[in-house]
Amino acid sequence: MEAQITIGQLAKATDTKAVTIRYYESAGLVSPVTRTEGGYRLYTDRERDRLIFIKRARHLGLSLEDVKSLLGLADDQSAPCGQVDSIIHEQLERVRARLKDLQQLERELDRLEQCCQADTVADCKIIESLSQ
Amino acid sequence: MEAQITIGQLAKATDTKAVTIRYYESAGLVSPVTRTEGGYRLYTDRERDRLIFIKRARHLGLSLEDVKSLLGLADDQSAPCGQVDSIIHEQLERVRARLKDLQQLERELDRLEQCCQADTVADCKIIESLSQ
DNA sequence: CTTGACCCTATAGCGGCTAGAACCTTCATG
DNA sequence: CATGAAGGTTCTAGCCGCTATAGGGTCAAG
Repeated sequence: MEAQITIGQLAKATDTKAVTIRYYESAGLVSPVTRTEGGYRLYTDRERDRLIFIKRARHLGLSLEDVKSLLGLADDQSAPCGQVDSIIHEQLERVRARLKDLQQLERELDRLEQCCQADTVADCKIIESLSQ
Repeated sequence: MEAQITIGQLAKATDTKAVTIRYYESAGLVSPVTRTEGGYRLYTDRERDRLIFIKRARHLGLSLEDVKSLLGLADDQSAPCGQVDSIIHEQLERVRARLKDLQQLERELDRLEQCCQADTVADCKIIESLSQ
């Protein structure tokens, strides 16, 4: 006989907000196994594990859509894992692209920050640089 | 006598979409100097410059709210430029924080990608790592 | 005068939540 | 058994910075 917990308990156990869990449900990621007569959602360890999985995957910056795919794949032990690889690989590429952008941005902001020694906007190199 | 242009011409001149320009107007960033009898927005060089300013500032990753502040400051030549500095500085800090996060993320994704040599999900280290 | 390119407003959607209103359920206590 | 607090329910709207769509009106050239 498996223990059943409410959404609040699941929230606490996984360090997720109850509203977020409901949101994930609406996105098709986790559903309660059943409900009380009064309509309270009830979950088991399986859902807790699923939520932890989601948290880890989200921590990697994956979209809910990707997380959903991963969950689907994880459920099917005999599935080929090429799709898993490609989800991770594409995310890595996105992260690298974003890193490049941000590094460029850092240089620009740093340069801008250095160049302003003025007191008023009239002489401000930053404003000047933006206005050109 | 200054030349007046329509939103489409302004859009082309600044490589911005007309819808976006209207959106900026709703956010209080740029307004047409006047309108035709039929209601068409009309702009001048001043608005074109303003839009270019916005584009540059947005390129630095600044929020529309920050851009709005910068525009306000740029309009007042006698204003002290400390506020300008701090907007840029805070953005730089945000970018650096994000960079740190993303670098960490890159390492994690890279490690994950390396570690999967399996054929099926059953042996997939990625799924395993997420499920733990 | 007609055509076709352009413009107008208003509304809804994206992602991933978060906040609030208005109400209902559960459970420990008196 | 009644009560009240804590926690649950659904629904709707908001955040950001656009983008897309519908259903119209305007403008300038031929």
